[in-house]
Amino acid sequence: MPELPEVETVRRDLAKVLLGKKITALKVFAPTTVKPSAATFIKKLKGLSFADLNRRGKLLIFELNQPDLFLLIHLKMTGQLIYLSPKTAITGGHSFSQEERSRSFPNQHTRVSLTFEDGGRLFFNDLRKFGYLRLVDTKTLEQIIANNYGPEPLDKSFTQKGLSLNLKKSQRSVKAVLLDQKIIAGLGNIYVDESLFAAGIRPIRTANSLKPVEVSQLFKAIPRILKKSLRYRGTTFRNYLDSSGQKGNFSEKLQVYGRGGQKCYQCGNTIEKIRVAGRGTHYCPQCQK
DNA sequence: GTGTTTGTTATCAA
DNA sequence: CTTGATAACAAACA
Repeated sequence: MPELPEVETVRRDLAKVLLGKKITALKVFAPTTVKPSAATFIKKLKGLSFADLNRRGKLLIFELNQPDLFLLIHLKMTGQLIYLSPKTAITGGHSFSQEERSRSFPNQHTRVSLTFEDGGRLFFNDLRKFGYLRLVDTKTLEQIIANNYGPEPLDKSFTQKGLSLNLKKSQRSVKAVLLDQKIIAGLGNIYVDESLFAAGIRPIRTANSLKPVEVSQLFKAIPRILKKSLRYRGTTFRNYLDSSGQKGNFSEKLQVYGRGGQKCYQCGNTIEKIRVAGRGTHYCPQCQK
């Protein structure tokens, strides 16, 4: 479940190795994964290179070295972007790490692959086929961002006042509000549960019932947890791997997510698992009110 | 065969 | 009209 820290980790890693390299070949194994059609997709991208790599919420935005063209990649639930560095051309050379050699791509879940001029390869793997690669122009990109994404929780655009207003005007559960990408861009099930635990708030509470002090705790907890997860290169709970095929280490730091039935590290009571906003939801009945 | 997993959108209900 | 809740999608696993 790639959320902000996982997508940002992939973005940072890929930016180091991909920018400025010409795309020499593309393969589309799953036509429904790309937009527009696979033929157009390949034709437009071949010969171009990435000029920049940005992120909005959980959406990766690759800027191409051609005006008015962007490649959007969304990993959704099970998407992976795995980069294999080029083989050394020197005789007898073998630059593949053991990690890389032990895995062979493309595999049955590879939906798209890109080959670069230096021999490096990027694989988009996605077991569930929810993720996508989409080519858009500037205007479309701006519309997508304007219509779907609220403030970035690690930017100055994320303010306590703004969060407070959004919570006050909603009768949904606080969990549903935090999952809403228009309210905060980049949170998903894991970090919503973790943030609510850190703020001492039960996920089922209606958003407009939060007291100012609780809003304040929540506002501080969200960026704190996201930054901590970023330091650990994100959370691997099920499928997530970074661009080198490595797991994220924040999994060990999770306080409530995936810990239903286990003891709360803080108070020793049993973590409960319920369903809120249609999602598996974990909380400590003692620490969260 | 059944239930569960979630990011996002579509659809339905109030 | 607005708001919120829910279904649907995809595929694999326990």
